[in-house]
Amino acid sequence: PEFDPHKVDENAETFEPSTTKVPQYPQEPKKQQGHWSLGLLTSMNDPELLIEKDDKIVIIKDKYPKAHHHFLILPQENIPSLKSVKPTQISLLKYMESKASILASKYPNSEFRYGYHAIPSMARLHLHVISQDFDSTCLKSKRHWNSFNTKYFLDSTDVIRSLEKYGQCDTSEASKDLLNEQLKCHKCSYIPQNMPKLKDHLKNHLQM
DNA sequence: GTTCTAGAAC
DNA sequence: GTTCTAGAAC
Repeated sequence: PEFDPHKVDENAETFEPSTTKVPQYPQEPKKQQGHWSLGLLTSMNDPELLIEKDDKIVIIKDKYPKAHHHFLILPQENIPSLKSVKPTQISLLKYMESKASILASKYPNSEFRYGYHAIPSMARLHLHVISQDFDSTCLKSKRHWNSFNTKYFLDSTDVIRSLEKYGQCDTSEASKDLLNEQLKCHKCSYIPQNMPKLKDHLKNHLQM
């Protein structure tokens, strides 16, 4: 067995009472990290998460995947969010969408959606590419579910259409209230009482 | 975004 | 008593 510096040697004689706490050894140095909302900028440079990159975009695995396949496509250019997208950047969004389509095609047995959260938590525009099984231990809360299964989730194609037609992205219907909507299965009429019941139910829709 | 947990819900 | 969720995190 490996040597564990935190484990008390029960065979060793000690003058300390048995209730003495295990001494705290110096913690390993934590990687320097800013505010949590800047986490994607760190993830973009994490080789563990990297799928693909070129001069325009980076594709990474979501650190907490909410389905079997869950990727993020981010522009190299610092576009903070959908609100700040300029008409001149529509071609970049189209490129991101084309990359999403190619990526999804690598998993022919999975259905995918690609889109943006109306009110993202993390800095830097990011396109979610996510398979529709939603079979993941990282999917835990109503907020998680509703962020991908209400109008909070804006399909890339709709975002681009809006940008081309109105010169900006229509997020008027989006609000944080969407995250508190009643749970509903995305594939049938089942209304689960809570998240554990929804997660159990989702297994019925998995292709066996 | 996640983690943690108090107290609501069962 | 156990399960589940909502809200703080300095």
